[in-house]
Amino acid sequence: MGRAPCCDKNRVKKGTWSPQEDQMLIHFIRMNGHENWRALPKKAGLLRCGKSCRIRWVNYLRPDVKLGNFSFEEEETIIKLHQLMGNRWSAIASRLPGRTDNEIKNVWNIHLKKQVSRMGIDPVTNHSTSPSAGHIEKSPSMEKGNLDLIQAKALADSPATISNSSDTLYDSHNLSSGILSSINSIDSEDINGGSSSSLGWLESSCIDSFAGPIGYNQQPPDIEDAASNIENQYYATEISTNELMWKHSSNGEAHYFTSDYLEDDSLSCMDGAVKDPHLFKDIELQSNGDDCDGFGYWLNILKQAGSSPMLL
DNA sequence: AAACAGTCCAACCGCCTCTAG
DNA sequence: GCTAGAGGCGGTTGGACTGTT
Repeated sequence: MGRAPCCDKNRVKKGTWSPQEDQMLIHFIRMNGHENWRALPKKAGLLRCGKSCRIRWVNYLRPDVKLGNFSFEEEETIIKLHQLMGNRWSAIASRLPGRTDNEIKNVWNIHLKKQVSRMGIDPVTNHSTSPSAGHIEKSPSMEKGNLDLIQAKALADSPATISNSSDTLYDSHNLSSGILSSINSIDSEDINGGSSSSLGWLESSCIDSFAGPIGYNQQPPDIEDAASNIENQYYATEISTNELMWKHSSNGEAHYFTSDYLEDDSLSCMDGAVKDPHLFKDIELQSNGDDCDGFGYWLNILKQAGSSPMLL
């Protein structure tokens, strides 16, 4: 026996919502909220499935939803975030205030996918489809913002042989250009010797990193984890543009930070302080030592990119 | 004007995750 | 630990709209 259907499909109305239905839904939610979507249609006098009510409200009727054409900046953001996140529309939508996952998905499928294809990038894999991959040539017609994507693509195109983290949220090809752009040099002593300035540099770089995607193209060397010898430090174990893992060097306590937190521009997380618990959650980390490799990866990758460190 | 093709987008469907019991 | 119900997510589709022949 399968799951009971969410509603009697023979007795619910389908298709486009009428203005009257919209008004009924808006009025009911204003008066009563929407704690239980499944029960809502009956209470509101709507011959609709609860799911349908929810979609209608979330995508079009709620007051903070932003309707109308997307700005250039919004489209640029979607392209960049899609490069990082793939088809995680709700995650992308959370970075675009007022925009819904459905709307972003439509814009991507109708406009942006083609735009990205024209740039020689496979919109599905985010890999370059042009034979000149790895060479960045700015064409006269290149739109603002597209260069970043192509640069990122060129770097990310080489096969990554890095070991996979079991639960890394984003493709590990991707790394923030914000990190890269903030780091022009880091000497090998810092990497191998594990000075605290390296940690500070990496930490602060990550905090400033919500700028866009970039990749790496070389297997990381076997670098002894610099952070492991430092007491009471947090060190990065996985980095993507807007999601970081930090692990405490002595007690192994792991934390996960989202871009929301990073955009806060605060360095207070360096000592493990959490300003806003809503923007942070613990995750499980494998304590098999792989994390240390992760730290080495990023140091090496960032050094390869030839950016300048931002030392604390 | 009619037929057809292509585009756009709101809404649906089925699956997944989370949570309470 | 298991199960069922609920919300949430992403893929897909139906139909309205627009452009072309």
